[in-house]
Amino acid sequence: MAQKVTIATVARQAGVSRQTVSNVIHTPEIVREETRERVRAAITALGYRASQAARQMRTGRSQLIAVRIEPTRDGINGSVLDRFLHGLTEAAGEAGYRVMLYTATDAANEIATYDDLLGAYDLDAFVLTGTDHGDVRTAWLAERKVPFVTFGRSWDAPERYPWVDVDGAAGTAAATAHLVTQGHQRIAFIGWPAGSGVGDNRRAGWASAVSATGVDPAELNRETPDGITQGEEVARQLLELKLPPTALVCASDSLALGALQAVRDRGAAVAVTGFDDTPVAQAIGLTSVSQPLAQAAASCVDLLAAVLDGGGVDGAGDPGGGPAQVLLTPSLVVRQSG
Amino acid sequence: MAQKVTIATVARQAGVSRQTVSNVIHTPEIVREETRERVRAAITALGYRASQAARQMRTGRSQLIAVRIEPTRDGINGSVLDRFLHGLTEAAGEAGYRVMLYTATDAANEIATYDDLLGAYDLDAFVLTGTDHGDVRTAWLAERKVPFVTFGRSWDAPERYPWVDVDGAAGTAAATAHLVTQGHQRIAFIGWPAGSGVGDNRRAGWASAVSATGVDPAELNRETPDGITQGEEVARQLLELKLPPTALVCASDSLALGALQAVRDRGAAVAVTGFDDTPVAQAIGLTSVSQPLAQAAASCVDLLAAVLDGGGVDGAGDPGGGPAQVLLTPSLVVRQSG
DNA sequence: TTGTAGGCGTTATCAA
DNA sequence: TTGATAACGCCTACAA
Repeated sequence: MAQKVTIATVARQAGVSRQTVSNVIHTPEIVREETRERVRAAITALGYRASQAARQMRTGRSQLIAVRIEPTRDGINGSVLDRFLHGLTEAAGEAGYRVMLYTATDAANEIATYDDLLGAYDLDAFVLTGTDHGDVRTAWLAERKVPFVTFGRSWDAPERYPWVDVDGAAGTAAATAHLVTQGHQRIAFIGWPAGSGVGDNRRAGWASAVSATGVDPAELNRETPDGITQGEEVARQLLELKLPPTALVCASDSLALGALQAVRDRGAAVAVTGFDDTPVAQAIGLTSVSQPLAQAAASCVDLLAAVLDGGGVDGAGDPGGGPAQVLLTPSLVVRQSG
Repeated sequence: MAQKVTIATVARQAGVSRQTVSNVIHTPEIVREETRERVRAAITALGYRASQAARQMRTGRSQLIAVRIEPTRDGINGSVLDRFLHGLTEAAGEAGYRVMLYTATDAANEIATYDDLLGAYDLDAFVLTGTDHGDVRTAWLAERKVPFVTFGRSWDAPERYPWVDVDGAAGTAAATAHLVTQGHQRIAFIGWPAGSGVGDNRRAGWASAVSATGVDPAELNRETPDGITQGEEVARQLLELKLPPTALVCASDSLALGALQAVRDRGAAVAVTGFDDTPVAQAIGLTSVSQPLAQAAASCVDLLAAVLDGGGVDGAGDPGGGPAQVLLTPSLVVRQSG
């Protein structure tokens, strides 16, 4: 391994002091052009890179963002986190940050990890995914003024902290509207049990779109836990009605995959739409609502950067006057199934 | 935010010098018990955690491991990386390391990122996934003596560097043997085109298990790129043979999912097995070969830790006398499909 | 067994 | 416009 190149090496090579090198890096405009160029040449020639550890000691900033990686739950939808993570890493990199991973078994454990991460690595911020009602994690972080963003809006206190989310209602509404355009009039919804913010939101989009056609949605509304077999079962029941629906809007690709199975088994010409546009949907030709995950990740980084680089290190500060919440609109990807 | 707790704070609180605190942390046995306890009490009372940045400046070790997160390819199999990442984060945490993510568009770009990561963050090691023949990344890292492990064996130079892999041949052989036990005699294989180490390996397991029954496998061997539709297409062709197979061993769950579709469409009683035991397989009842991903991740960390904590910082050193390569055996998860 | 001194690479402050 | 000095928090000699 070649000897470590420090700012002193560069200074010697360029025939200036260390401070001048530092100035060239941080405030180039105060350095005479000729000197500046000489220093820059030395930097590239030596392949110099500032030591993040040393810099952190001085500035107290680690340029590190932490995000939790969950044990894979439903694998179909699990790919969503995967894609989000990729987008986050990319966006963070462009903003000069790196992403660090952590795991946690429960909320208490996760908070202990925050403490650890903050104490040892001096993390700049956290990105939380999937917050629920009365989340203790956000409370803990907010209390200590640790900057954070959540991917998934805050359902209890909409304006309390910065979040990025995808407008699920707009997604299911778009799917429903598309089906209406196709001539469908009896459009059912297969979603999760009432009570989850995300699930209720997706259901609401369908309900409003159906209501807009003058039909009462209540009759064709169904609830079930997520899963392929669950979707198949519920779809089967719907198809056995005396007046069965001609289209099924589902809250997830898992449910839709099951529903599609039921439809095919029955040989019925019933349209099906899913949610998340997972690779499975792409592969089997399932019409699905696509979340702009890369964009969501980029927005998370933007929000964080605004707080970190702008309005001080207290998560409470207004991020540079811009909105602290971002709601993105998903798009409908139409395929054979609908 | 409470004032930062440093080693000096603890020393003052416990009424000792900073050095004594450091000794309690690193070499407790040389400190008198009474003093040790007093210092420990102070540490917990104050919630002290050593600053990783400061420690790194002294020791030159960052306790950071980097791993690349890829843009989601096939989402079904994409969940494999997801689970591996989770296992890696967990195992690394237990060994006192943290996982940092990075992205890269191509090999050149990835190497530039190594340079960056190494220069700025002083990473301790890299975990590479999916190396191919004549990988330039491993060459670059090895040349600079940067410790690394690959998940996926080195197909050209088996003994050149530490790797962890899963015995794919054993997996397909187990699946095939299971089918033989069930009375199947015409067992086909649907795998990827010859040339990829992983694909050839999985094919070999099936071939040897079939050969063991005295049957020539060549006739029922099929090649296709990965994908659900590809699997369906190939399976359809196989089922149209005058003497069709009664069982299909597939190189991936994607292929198997497609094959299952073909089997069902035809109403044939043909068994199907997949590979990776993805959540999709679990959901639709597909028999599949399960890779011990958490264990693989743990092995990667073990190998790395042996090099890092043991035999010096040059990746070439023998990791504490233990084997530098780990080959894990997958298990067969039997479900309705086979 | 405990304490003191110095330096890791940066950057902020101040002086030249 | 540039340079000297100090300090961030830790660890490793070495001295007491």
